[in-house]
Amino acid sequence: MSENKSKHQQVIEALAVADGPMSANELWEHLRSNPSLNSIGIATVYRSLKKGVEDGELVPVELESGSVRYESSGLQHHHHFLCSTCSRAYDVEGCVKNLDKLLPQGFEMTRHEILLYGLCADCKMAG
Amino acid sequence: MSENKSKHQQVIEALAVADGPMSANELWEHLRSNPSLNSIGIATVYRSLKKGVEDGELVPVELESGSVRYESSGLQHHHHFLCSTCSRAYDVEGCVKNLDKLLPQGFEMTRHEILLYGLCADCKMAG
DNA sequence: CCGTGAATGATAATCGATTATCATGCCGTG
DNA sequence: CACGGCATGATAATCGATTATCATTCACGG
Repeated sequence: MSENKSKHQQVIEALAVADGPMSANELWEHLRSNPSLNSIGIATVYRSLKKGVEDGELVPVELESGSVRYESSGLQHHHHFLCSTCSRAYDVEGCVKNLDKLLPQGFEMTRHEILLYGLCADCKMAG
Repeated sequence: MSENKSKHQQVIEALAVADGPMSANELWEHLRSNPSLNSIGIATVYRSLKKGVEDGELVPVELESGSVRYESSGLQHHHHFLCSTCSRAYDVEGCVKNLDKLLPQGFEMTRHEILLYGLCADCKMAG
């Protein structure tokens, strides 16, 4: 029946409403714990992520060593916050000026990323 | 004889004069190609990096997925440039203001990293 | 000169992430 | 209903990075 979403769609949509980029494993655990769907295999998550990138719906984001996260493409310019306790990544809005001033002579910059580290609101409250 | 440096020292010193953080593999290739020392094993590089961090001489830097780079501790505040052609990381001096404004409500920031991407001077010249 | 311990290097082993494989279930069509 | 194709899941295989192992070398003190 068409009202049932494919697992692939569920991966894409989970990222569409996420508050930050997620890794394959994070997505897997998130989707498995969702009661509205039976279960999902890690292989399907990887397949959907790969396809999502090929289709231009998703963008890989590498914030640290060890894993690649993914976010919906077409988000407006933003940066990321990494919680040192729960390891989750959050989108943060906005940007800063004068980044060009950091660029060394002779270098050419095509893009940039700003990473904030610390405690997210949840972990800060959990104390 | 004491005028001969240990391999460990050579690893530490190579990082001390590097223009950016280096991975174990980058260091290995760099040191192997140096005519002033016979050769060095990758195991020694890893050992020296680990010891360097334990001793507080080195700091691990994670800029992207896949590998950890290391830099001398005690460098003044700086950020990094990643060349998309040669994949090398370069230190860039300076910082920017108003990073706090990016921080979401309820979050606590302990540090930050700014990453510039593009072509380094060498790769830009090489066309 | 011999024994001991640290440093080193080659390489096997491990580890986490990702991909490949293969069998199964399901759906629509003829 | 039988068939063909696609989505899925379990899991084996792979891959790169890192660590562990083990034998060798070398400097030094007895």
